[in-house]
Amino acid sequence: MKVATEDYRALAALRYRIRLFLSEGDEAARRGGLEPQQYQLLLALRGLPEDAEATIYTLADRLSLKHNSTVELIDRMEKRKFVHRTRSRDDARCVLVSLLPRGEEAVQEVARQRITELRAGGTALVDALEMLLKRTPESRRKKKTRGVTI
Amino acid sequence: MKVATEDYRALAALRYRIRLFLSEGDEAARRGGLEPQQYQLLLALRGLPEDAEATIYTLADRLSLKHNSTVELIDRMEKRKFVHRTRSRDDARCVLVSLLPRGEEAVQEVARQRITELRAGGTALVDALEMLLKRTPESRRKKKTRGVTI
DNA sequence: TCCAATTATATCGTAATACGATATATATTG
DNA sequence: CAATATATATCGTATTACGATATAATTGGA
Repeated sequence: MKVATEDYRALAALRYRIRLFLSEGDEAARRGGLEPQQYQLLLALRGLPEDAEATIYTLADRLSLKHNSTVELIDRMEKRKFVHRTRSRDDARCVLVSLLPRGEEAVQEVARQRITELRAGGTALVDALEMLLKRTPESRRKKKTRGVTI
Repeated sequence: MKVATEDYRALAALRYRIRLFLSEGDEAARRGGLEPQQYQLLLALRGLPEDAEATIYTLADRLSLKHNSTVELIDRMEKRKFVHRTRSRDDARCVLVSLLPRGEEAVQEVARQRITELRAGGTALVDALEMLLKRTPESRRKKKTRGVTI
């Protein structure tokens, strides 16, 4: 079963939009002296839901990374004094990660800019997504005739 | 000017949603034997708008990468026989990148799965985005009182 | 027409990233 | 209590991404 060029274009366009959006944030992070993933870690720490503990397990989930990647990311950030680890009292297997003042400042700096920029890029992203999800009538017709996987 | 915890949470939630969405695609790519960015390159190639030429300059833009990163990505994919370069006749500075059959097959395999998965993740992403963009009435009130940057 | 400026791509160096594999310690389960 | 599961750390390897630098081709203005 072949994928129509149209679908490729829609997929590519969506990823382009997402990538544009994300790279704006990456640049904001870099301006604030952080690598993109480092900012994401700090943001995940700072923006954890109330009921969540900042274990490596949890952070790995929030960052959609394997635990070992998360460990190393935290290693580097601990080295730079942005975060620091403590062993949990409740469960000695668990490490809790917390923001240091330096990390708090850094994430704030970037987040502030990010909030400002968000309105600009966000709408285009929603549009691209909705377009892809809704599909054109043309695409819908194709679906029927070809038993497309969706 | 401080960023409210609520805003951090919204930003973090959005990135989480995006990251979930993207990591699904990453996994599909890996199942197809491609690294995530490699799949993105193939997709960008396959999904270029009609009026676009697959120069490194253009691909770098579509992937939101610096040109040198794009060059190296193409290097690796050319090595693996997924794509191949030809020097443009119109402008001898320009290299044109094209998909080889192997690349065509690979991108199709992943794109097919991706189209299937898209409906599942896409809606949640739109919701998270719209929530952040719209803001809650609570956030709007805060904006007025604090002269928030948005 | 000529040449400086600009553009497109390639290479190098470096740090970060991400995964699979493996290891150790702690908690849970039957 | 032993077996199993869970949480984190370390190692090896490939990929990625950027800044810096280099080379070649094209462009635009004098």
